[in-house]
Amino acid sequence: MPELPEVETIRTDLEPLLVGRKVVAAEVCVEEAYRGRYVNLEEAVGRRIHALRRRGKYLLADLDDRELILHLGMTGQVGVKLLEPALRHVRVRFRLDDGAVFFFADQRRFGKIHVVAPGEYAAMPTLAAMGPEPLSSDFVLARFSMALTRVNSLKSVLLGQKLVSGLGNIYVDEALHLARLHPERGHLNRVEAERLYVAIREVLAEAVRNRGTTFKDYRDGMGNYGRNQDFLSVYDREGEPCRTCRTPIVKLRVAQRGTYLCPNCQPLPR
DNA sequence: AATCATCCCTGAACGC
DNA sequence: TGCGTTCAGGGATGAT
Repeated sequence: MPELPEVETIRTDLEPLLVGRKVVAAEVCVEEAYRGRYVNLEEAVGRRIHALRRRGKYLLADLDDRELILHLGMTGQVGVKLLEPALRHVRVRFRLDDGAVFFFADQRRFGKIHVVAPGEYAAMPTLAAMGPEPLSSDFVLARFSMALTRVNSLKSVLLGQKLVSGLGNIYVDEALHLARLHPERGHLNRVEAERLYVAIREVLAEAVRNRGTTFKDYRDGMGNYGRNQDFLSVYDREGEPCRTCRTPIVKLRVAQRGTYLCPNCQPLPR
């Protein structure tokens, strides 16, 4: 499940392979019924890639007077290759002026690619309303802390992308554990909010250093595994001992998501 | 306006 | 062995 660290790893991998290239053809290799996920791709053709950016979990490419928006969904995988990628579910190919192909494979088809006028995000409300980048100076403690005094359920608001961008199910659970906060907590005081603020940055920065978490499907821009799965504290560790206190990790369902926590380190008061 | 459940998808794991 | 069921979850959507 590609979250901020995975998408950032892919971005840094692909940037040198894509920036400066011109798109010479766009091919959508999927049945007509799914074409709604791949919109206006022909508008990329004839345009040059000037930058590869990331916003939350979205990958954005500046193409002359257009913008390419790519979301990996759950199982999306991208890469740039001279030879045909040996993958089962290649949905889209962009052929480049150096003979390489920029491909998008996606087993479960939750991912999407749109080509739009720059900044035209009406078809993607989550991107349009995206909260601050947690590893940038736009992520301001005072604002974060103030918002969390009014919140009912931490997990759902952290997954929502509006208060802070880029967190998904894995890193929400990891950050909450590091901050010693139960996912169903709300109405944080300032000390608790600051713990969470610091924890979010720490967990994401470490995962970027480890090139992302390969739980199952994630691959970086070169097709390789990440390393961060070896360092997770709670995610997918049900029944295993907490690395802090040895209490067995518990799995719950919160905000319709599998949720892992340490009941000792992350108590739910009352 | 904000919150919540439902749906989209495929394949692995599981139960009988 | 094989078949049917359950589960994984980011984001759009419709309902409350």
